[in-house]
Amino acid sequence: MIDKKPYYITTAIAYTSGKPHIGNTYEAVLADAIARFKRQEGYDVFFQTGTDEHGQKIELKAADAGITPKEFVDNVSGQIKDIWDLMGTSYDKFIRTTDDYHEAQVQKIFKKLYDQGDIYKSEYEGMYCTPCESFWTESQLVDGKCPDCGREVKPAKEEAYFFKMSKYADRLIEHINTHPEFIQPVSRKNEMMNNFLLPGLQDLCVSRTSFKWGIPVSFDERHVVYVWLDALTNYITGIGYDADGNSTEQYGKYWPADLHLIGKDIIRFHTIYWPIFLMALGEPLPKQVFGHPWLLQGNGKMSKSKGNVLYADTLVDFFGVDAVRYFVLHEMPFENDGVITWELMVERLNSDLANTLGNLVNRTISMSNKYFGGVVENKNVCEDVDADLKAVVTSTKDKVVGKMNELRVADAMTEIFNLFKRCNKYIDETMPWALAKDEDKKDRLATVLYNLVEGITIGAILLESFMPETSEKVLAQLSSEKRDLDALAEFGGYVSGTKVTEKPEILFARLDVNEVMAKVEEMFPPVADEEPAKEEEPVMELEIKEEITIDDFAKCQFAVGEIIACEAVKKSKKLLCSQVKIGNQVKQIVSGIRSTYSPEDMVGKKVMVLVNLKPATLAGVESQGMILCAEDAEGKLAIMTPESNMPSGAEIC
RNA sequence: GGCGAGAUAGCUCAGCUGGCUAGAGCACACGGUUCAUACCCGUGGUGUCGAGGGUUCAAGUCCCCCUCUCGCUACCA
Repeated sequence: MIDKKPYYITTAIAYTSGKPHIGNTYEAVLADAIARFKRQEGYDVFFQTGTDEHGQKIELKAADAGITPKEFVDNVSGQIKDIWDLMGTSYDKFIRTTDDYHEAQVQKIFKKLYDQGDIYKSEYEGMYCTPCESFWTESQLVDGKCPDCGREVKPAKEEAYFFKMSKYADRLIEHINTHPEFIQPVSRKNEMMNNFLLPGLQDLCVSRTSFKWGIPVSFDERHVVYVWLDALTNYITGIGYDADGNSTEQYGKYWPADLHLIGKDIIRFHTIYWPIFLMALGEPLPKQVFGHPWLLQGNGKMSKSKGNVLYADTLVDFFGVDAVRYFVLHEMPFENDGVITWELMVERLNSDLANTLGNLVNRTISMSNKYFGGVVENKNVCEDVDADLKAVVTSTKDKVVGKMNELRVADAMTEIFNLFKRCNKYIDETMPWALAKDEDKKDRLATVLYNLVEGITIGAILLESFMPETSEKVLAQLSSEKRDLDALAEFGGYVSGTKVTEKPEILFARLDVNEVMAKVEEMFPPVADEEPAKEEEPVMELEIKEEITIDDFAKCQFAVGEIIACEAVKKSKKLLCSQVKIGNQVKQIVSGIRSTYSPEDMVGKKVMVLVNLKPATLAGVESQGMILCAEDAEGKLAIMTPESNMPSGAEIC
């Protein structure tokens, strides 16, 4: 036996803060399709996925639930694994960042990097966002809120360890420039270069003291390792990396990874921080990082508060596993976000799965039974029309391989369905029912049916990576034997004289759009049902600031102001510039509220203004005060207005 | 504001280094067929290829400019 070439593919590890929706599940299915295909191509594939389980957010959620963080993540990690299993993902390893070997290695890695001077101790001072576990500088804040999630941040100062990113930046730039395939799609490469690498990298904070639920720094127990050094290293610890140089044989075989499959939101961490960590460890870099786009829901983004979040298991109940795999793989383009709606799913199911594929299999088997008692024999009575059918069928394999090499999974599937469509056309061209009426054409009829069964067999084998259950069902109904991928460029592998099933099972039943929509309406009533309702009115955490005296407060002068004019600030996306009448003076105030309010909304409003704030220039426009707003967790704003009508200039105290 | 991507049939999108009458899928209409899950096959579009200029024998395809959308990023009192 020749040694098979190794192929190591990973997904991002899923954060165990809650049940994954269909958008998260997509990544696992996509990785699975690629992994299965590589196996079919003859690679020795190792497919790793798993869960990321540390952090303050989980510590807090567990506390809310009244259980330990470990109990919490055990539960959620289990849910995630169940969904991956439900979707038929063929992972070889499901790693958890709470696994002991992982924790041990992360500690060793941290120590090693510290000892060699890449990690140093310093102090972090800035604004901290608890849910995001991120520090921000004042200048990064959005309206004084976390720029990622829009929630409250609190000033914090803590001793922390930092990683010297800048030290490796030049090497990374060189690597990215000389390996154009490293970041996919390429448009992401430019974003990374222009926004981060070329302007200069900042050192990355790699430890925290503000919470406990993490991997302790071995030589400084007050610190836990910060998320990225913990999470990213799963790709090597999972296959047996050892920081002391005693890595396993498995590690030697599979590292560097061939493909890290990740969401486009974490490209930065995988194409900048991760390669630099690896450089520091003296390990080779992964060959490719693919930041796939998102799967969105048609009518607005999925959100728990809207109660319209699609979960894989819900969809599987409606359509079945393979249909759901088909939807997510087929509707996801390569570079732009894909859209998924119930109507679209029903359409795909009916049109592609039921009509084109299911019906083709069904009619072919049905004819074999009707005309030959189910026995499929190649009588070799060929006609000209056969040539094109055979050409299409035998060329599909290479087309699929080509698309898969470019990670164009949706296009690869389209090629397979083109094969099935060609088979349907062949039936019309040859008209078996007409041949059946003529006893002299018996052998021709047999040949036609043989060609069909052979064509479908090849298509079904190619389908295995994408829709494994369906592939197996079709082959079983046709009594076909599996073949190697290479054999699929040859026509005629089906064993002549084989008997197909007598009673073909319907592969995909057609669904009525209206009925489906009616059920969906029931499941997602306009107003959210019990669980989302509970989450709809969350209480926000308020960070208690230092106590002040009444004198401190008296320094701030608040008053009622009336917006008499308002316009958008041209040079900015978020700013509005308002003319605010306060008593007999008019102040120009710039506010970052365009996300919620349009200029027209603002005019005429009575608002609460901080009057005696030192003027500042924002996006080139002077602002002479501050309009006060409340903000929720999703960044929605509400302007503070007097409860009953008050004159402009009325002091608020 | 910086960088980048995009704007093509009712919908979702292909159209590489410029070249004959601009394509696919879905939807729709009509015709054919009946083996089959009312399915399959065929036929059908007057599409200002976002607007306007330019280069060229020739531009959806290159250049300039404008409008709009999106992504990353910065500012955001």
